[in-house]
Amino acid sequence: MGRIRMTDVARAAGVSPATVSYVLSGKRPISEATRKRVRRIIDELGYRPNHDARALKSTRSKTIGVLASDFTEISVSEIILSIEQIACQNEYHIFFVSGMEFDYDVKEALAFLMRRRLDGVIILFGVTSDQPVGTIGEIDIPLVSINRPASEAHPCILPDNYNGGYRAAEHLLSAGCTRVGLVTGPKERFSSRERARGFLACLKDSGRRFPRKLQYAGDFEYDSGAAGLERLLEVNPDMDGLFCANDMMAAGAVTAAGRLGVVVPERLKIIGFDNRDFSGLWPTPFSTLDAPFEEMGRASVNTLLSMIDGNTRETGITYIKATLVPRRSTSH
Amino acid sequence: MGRIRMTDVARAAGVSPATVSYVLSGKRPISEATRKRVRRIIDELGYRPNHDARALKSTRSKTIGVLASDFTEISVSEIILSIEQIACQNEYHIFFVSGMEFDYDVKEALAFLMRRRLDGVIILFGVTSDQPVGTIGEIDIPLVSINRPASEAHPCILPDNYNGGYRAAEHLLSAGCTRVGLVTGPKERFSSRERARGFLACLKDSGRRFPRKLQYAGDFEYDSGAAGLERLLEVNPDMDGLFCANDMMAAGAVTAAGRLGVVVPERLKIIGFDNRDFSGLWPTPFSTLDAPFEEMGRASVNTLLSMIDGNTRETGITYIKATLVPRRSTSH
DNA sequence: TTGTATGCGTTATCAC
DNA sequence: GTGATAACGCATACAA
Repeated sequence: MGRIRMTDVARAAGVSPATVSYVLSGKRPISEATRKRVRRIIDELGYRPNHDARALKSTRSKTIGVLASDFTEISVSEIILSIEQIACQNEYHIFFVSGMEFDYDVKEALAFLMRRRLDGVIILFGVTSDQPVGTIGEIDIPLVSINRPASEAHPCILPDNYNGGYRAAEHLLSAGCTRVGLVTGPKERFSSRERARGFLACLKDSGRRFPRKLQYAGDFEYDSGAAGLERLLEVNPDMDGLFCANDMMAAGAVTAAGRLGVVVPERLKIIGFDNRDFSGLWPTPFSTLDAPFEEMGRASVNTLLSMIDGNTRETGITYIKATLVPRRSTSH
Repeated sequence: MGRIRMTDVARAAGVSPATVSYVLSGKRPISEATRKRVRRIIDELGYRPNHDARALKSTRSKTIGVLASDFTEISVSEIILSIEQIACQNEYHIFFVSGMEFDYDVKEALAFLMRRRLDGVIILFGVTSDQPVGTIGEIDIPLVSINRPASEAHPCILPDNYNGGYRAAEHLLSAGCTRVGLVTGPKERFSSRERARGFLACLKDSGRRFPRKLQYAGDFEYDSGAAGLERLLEVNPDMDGLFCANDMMAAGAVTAAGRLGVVVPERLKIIGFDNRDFSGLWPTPFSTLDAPFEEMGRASVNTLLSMIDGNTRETGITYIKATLVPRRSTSH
């Protein structure tokens, strides 16, 4: 651990520590000769500036903290990836903590993050766990949350599930469906409710009525998709379009349709939500909405950086739209 | 920012900074009275120790760096999760960097990590990208790599693909198959080669010959699984068992079998590798080997910690075995 | 263009 | 039991 310090470099180069510091930061003019010499010594000695000392001195660590609940969720890890990408382009680094580490006590986790001189924090809530936000405590550094509002005072990035649901309906209608059904996710989930709400709104806007018997209450799991399809078809034999509020259920529905001999898409068109990796590979590849993970990550970093650098006081919710991915399950 | 310092607490409590420090660390006896008072003031003022100053002083940051190539890969994020879990239990934290941040220049990334006073580093290579290791440069802190040996001098955790392939064959044979086929992954991939090697070794050990025409060269993608199945069945109409070197190909194979009217598992048993989330949901759920991500994470942290704390000089490769997950595709 | 001196917030080594 | 005080490695105001 006996590391080489700036003093060592200075001595070896026959200059003062300050000079070495300035060579590194470029914050004041240095003669070409000394710069070259110092640089050479730095390489020779393998000197690495000590980050802790720097941070201690400058109060700007150039790193942002990311607190993620469960990043086993594919969505979460994709968002993190995008966060890192953008952060990196702006010469920021990521200090990462999973909520698990703090038993999902957000306040505690943030307190921990505050000890590091982080320039800002992004809280990334999971979508599958409806973990409560809880109080976030007193936070005096820039903070942005994703997937769930952290507090009134902090900006939040959300996927536009409402719009996605709306577009799903639009897509089915424009594909010629006249009697469309809906398999919802769990009522407790915000995303689930929003998707359904958007879907129904579109039907209403296009002047259709939607009988209750065309709706089935699923739970986002595969089996409920299959069960939903069977039940809906039983009650509405002429149903010709179906929106499942996520891809897991859509997969179940497509498979169940096959079992019943209901040909997709000829007799029934099906669309899901999430664009999971298996959706395009399914025996009948099915249409879906691609959740805007990458853009959500980008948006979060951008607003965070503008809070840090621009010193602005951003706030409010930003919705990011999903992308429609049409596949065989809804083709004419 | 981290406004309140130890000095402030000390002044408010009418004691010296040193006392506050010792209250916090418990490294020397403090009278019950002062301890209580100091603690109260700390809470009242909301004091948080400054991590940078601590690290600067003590040379032990209690955090380990994790350098991951592409953690969009589900395997990678699962390993990270497990790493964090174990690290956390030992009161270590994670400083996380993705290789992308450094254009996958491992040396550069490590140099960056070295600037933080990290107590150790885990390099987590992706499985899908066959990114070269490159030189890792001079590393004077404990280092463990996962998925690929970083250098002779550093310990490495690998999944036991050979054993997995072996067990896949065993499983097919014990399920009664007599003419088993193999769809390999790309030759360039170490994991792919190992899986095939283990598979063939088992056949050999059990005294069977394996004609070349029962092997098809896939590429780990869905389509090659389907193509492989069709081709193999064409040449060997009596093939009754098939090992696909990953689940993606197994999915393709299962679907293709359905298309051809070859009933799985009655006429043909199929097994994959990876235990992807869709494997158990596939119209015909298929057997597979569950890659030992969690255990790999645990192993990496454990050996790293024993290097850090025990100051031991671990080395060599540790193979972690996969778990067999039997499903309908191979049932009797 | 370069050097000197001071302090960032802790911990640890002395003293008392 | 407790209090001064010197580092830790660096950045920068102030000198030269």
